[in-house]
Amino acid sequence: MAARQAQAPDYLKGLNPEQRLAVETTEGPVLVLAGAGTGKTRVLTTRIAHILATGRAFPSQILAVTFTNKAAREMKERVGVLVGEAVEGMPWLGTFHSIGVKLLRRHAELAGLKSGFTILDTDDVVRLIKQIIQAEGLDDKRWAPRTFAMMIDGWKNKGFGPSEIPEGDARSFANGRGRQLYQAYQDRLLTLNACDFGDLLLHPIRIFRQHHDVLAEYHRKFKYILVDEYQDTNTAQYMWLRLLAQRPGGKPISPLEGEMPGRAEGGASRQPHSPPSVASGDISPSRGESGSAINICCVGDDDQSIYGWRGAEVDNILRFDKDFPGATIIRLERNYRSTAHILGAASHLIAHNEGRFGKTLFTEQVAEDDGKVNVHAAWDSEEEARAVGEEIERYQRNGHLLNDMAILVRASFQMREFEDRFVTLGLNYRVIGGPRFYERLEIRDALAFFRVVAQGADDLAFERIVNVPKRGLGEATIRQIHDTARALRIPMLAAAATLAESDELKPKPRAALREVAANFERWQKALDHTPHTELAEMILEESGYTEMWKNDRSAEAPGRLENLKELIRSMEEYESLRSFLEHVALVMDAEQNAELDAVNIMTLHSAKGLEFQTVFLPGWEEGLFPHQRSLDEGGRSGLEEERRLAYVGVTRAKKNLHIWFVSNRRIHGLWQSTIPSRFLDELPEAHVEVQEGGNSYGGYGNSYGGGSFASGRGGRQNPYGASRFDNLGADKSGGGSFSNTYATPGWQRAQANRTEATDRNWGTRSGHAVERIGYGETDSGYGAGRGSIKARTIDGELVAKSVSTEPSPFNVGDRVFHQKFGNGNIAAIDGNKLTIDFDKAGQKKVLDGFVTGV
DNA sequence: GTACTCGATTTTTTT
DNA sequence: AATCGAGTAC
Repeated sequence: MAARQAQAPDYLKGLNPEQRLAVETTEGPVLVLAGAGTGKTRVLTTRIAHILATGRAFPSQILAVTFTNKAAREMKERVGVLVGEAVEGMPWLGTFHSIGVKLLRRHAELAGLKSGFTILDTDDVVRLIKQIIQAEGLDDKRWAPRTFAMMIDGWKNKGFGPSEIPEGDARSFANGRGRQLYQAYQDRLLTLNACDFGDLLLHPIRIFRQHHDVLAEYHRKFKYILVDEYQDTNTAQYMWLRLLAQRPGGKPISPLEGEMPGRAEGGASRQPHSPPSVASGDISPSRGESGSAINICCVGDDDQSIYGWRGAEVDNILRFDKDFPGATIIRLERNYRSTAHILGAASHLIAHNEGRFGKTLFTEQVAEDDGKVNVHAAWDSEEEARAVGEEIERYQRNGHLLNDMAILVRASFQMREFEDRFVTLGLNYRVIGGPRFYERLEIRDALAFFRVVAQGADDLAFERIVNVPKRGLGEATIRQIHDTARALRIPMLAAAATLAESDELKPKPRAALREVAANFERWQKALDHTPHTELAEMILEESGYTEMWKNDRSAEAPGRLENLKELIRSMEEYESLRSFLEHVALVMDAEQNAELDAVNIMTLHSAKGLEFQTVFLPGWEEGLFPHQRSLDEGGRSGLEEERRLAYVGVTRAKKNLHIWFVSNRRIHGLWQSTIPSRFLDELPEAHVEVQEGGNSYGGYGNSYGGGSFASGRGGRQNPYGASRFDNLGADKSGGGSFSNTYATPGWQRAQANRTEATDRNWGTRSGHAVERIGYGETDSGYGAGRGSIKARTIDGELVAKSVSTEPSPFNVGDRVFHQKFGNGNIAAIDGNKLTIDFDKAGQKKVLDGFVTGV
C-alpha cells in the first residue's frame, strides 16, 4: 500500500485531497457527500479504476448502481477510458432496475415467473388495473385506475407487498378493498408472466430473503458496491442494498425495523462542518475484522434530492453512518463548475432549507469579469420564449455554441412555447427526455406485436393489436376470447386459437381470428431461426400494419412509417428480439445525436448531473415553481424539495445564468396571472442583477398595449428591497422572518386590477402598501404532522388560486377589459371562468380576476 | 362494429 | 389546448 502511494498512478493525478481520499478509501463503508460540481462522477469512476488497477477485484465483482441510464452509460464510458480497453464492460454496472432485471431473469422461477417475463410500463399497468377494477365490479370512474396504479407504485417503493400494506392505506381505496385489488393485480401479473417496475426490485428482495443460498452467492460475488445519487434511493432500493451489503459475519439487519428518528433531531446540525472536512476514520482498511467488512461506497448530495415524489427517502443518506457504523464520511466542497456569483446564489437559496447535512461550496475561480445571476421579467410566456430566444442568439453571435446552452423547465408543457419559437427562428434545439420515441402510437403497436411473439402470455399486448389493423374483431369477440382464456386458464392468444377452431363464432370474426392465430404461430416458430430485424419487418408486413399506414392519408402517416423504419434500424444494435424488448422497457428514450449544434431543452429533473456554460431557467412563478401540487401534497417538505430543484437548476450553470418569470401564463387554456416565485426573493442581492429588459427587446413586448419594462418608478433602481434576508439567522426564532414582498394579497390584487400597461413592472410593488405574510412560521400554521392537514393554507394567500367558488362579479353581456386581449363582451360565465368575445382577439376563456369592467 | 362529435378532465417531475 | 372517453349516428 505504501509503495503504491509513493508513485501515484496516472489516474490519481489531478484529484484534490478529498477526492483522492474518497478514491483510495476502498475498504469499509464510505459516504461521499458531493456537492454540485465537485467531481462526483470523477470520484466514482476513478474509484472503480483504482479497485481494478490495484487488483482488488475483477470487473464482475463490482456492483455499481445508478439511477438513470444516462448516468450508467457515462460511467461505463469513463471507466473504460481510465482503465483502457483491457476491461470489457462491467456486467454489474447499471441502474437499479436493469440490475434487478438481470437478477430476476436468473432466478425468475423463485418468484413464480418464467425467465422470458415481460416488463410492463406505466401505460400497460394502468390498463391492467382498469381491467381488474372492472372485473371486481367496481366503477372505474369512481376509483380511477391511475390513482390506484400510483398507490401500488408507492407501496412498492416502500417495499410493501399486498399483505404488508398499512391497514389505513388498504382502506382508503375502493371501500376498503385496496389490499384485495393489489393482490389481484399481483396474481394477474404472474399469470401474464409480467413485472412492473417496482417488481424488478421487490422480487429480488423477496428472493434474497427467502433463499439464503442465493443471497450468499451474491455476497461472495460482489466485493465492492458503489451507489450513485444515494439521496434518491427509496426504501425498497435501500432494502435491496442492505441485503447485498450485509455480510454473514455482521449482525443481522432488518431494514425498516427500529425506524430512524426523523431527521429533525438527526439530520440538521449533526456534524458541524468545517471545510475542507477531514474524514473521521483514517485509511486503515477494516476488512480484517471478522469477514464482515462492507465495502460499500455511496455518493450523493442531500441538497439534490429531488425525487421524494417517487418515494426517495433523504433520510437514507442522512443516517448513513448509523446504518453503517464506522463509516468514513468525506465531503467534497470544492466546486469546479460555477462562478462565484452562481455559487453564491445557489448556496444562499438552499440555505433556506432545514434538515440538511450542511455543506459550503467554494470555488477558486476568479470572479472579476463574471456576470451576476440575471433575473428577467416578461409579460407572458410567449414573450418569455421570444426574449430567451434573443438572448440565445446574442450568445451565439458572441461565439457560444448552442450545445453549451440549456433551457431547464419545471414542467414539460413549458417546453412547447420554446420549441415553437425556435422553429420560427430556425434555431436548432433538442429536447431531452421529452415525448418519448417508444411512447408513440405506432411504436407501441409494433412493440405489442413483438411482445406477443416473444412472450405468448402477454395478454395486454395481444389485446392491443388483435384488431389492428381493423379486422372486424370488436368488443363482443374480444370479451369472448377473454372469457375462454379465463375459463381454460390459458393466455388470450391460445384462447383465440382455440376459439377459431370451435364453432362458437360467426364466420367473419372466426376467419379473422384464425388468421391472427396462424400469423402468430408462424412468427413464433420463426423466432429462433430468423434474424430479429428480419422477423420484425416480416411481422409488420404480414400483419398488414405498414400497409395500414401506407393507405392512411392523414398528415402523420408518413412520419409514422418513418418511425417504424427507425424502430427496425435501432433493433440492429441488439442481439435478439428479447434483449431489444428489454432495452425498450427499461430505457424509454432513444439516443440523440450530439453532432448537431443545438440548444438543449429539458426538465430540471432530467438536468441533474449535467452542466452547461449558459443556463436559462424560465417560469419562476408561484404555482409553477414551486409547483402548486408539491405545496398541496408535500407541505413544507414539498416546498423544500422544490427549492432543491431550484438549487439543482442554478448549479447546472458554469458561467451564465438567466432566470425568468412572467406575469401571465396560460394553464389548461386559461390565462392566469401569476406572481414571481418566492425563490427569486431568496436569491442574494449581492449576486443578482435584475434586467429591466424592455429596451433590448424593443419591437417586441409592446404589442399588448404599449410600454416596455422600464421601471419608471421613482425610488429604487433595484427592485430588491435592501437586504431582506440579511437577518435570516438572527430572526429565525422570532418567527415570520421571511417576508415575501411579491407574495401578498395586496400585490396580487393590485396586479390583477392594473390597467396601465406600464405598471406591469414588478418593481411597482415597492410603491404599494404591502401586507406581509411570514411563511417562515408555517410549521405552526399547519402543524408539523402529515397527511390530513390541508396544506393549502400553508402560505396563506401566497398562491394564486385557479378555482374559486365565489360567484363572479360579472354578468353575461358585460363590457370588460383584458390586458392582453383588449375590450370585449362576456359571452358566458362558469364559476370564475369567463368566456369573452373580444373585439380583436376573438373568443377566449379567462379567469374573472383577470378582467376589469369598463 | 365503426366513425365521428361532444364534453369532461388535466401528470410536474421518472425508472 | 389537447386528449380521452362516452354517446350517437351510420
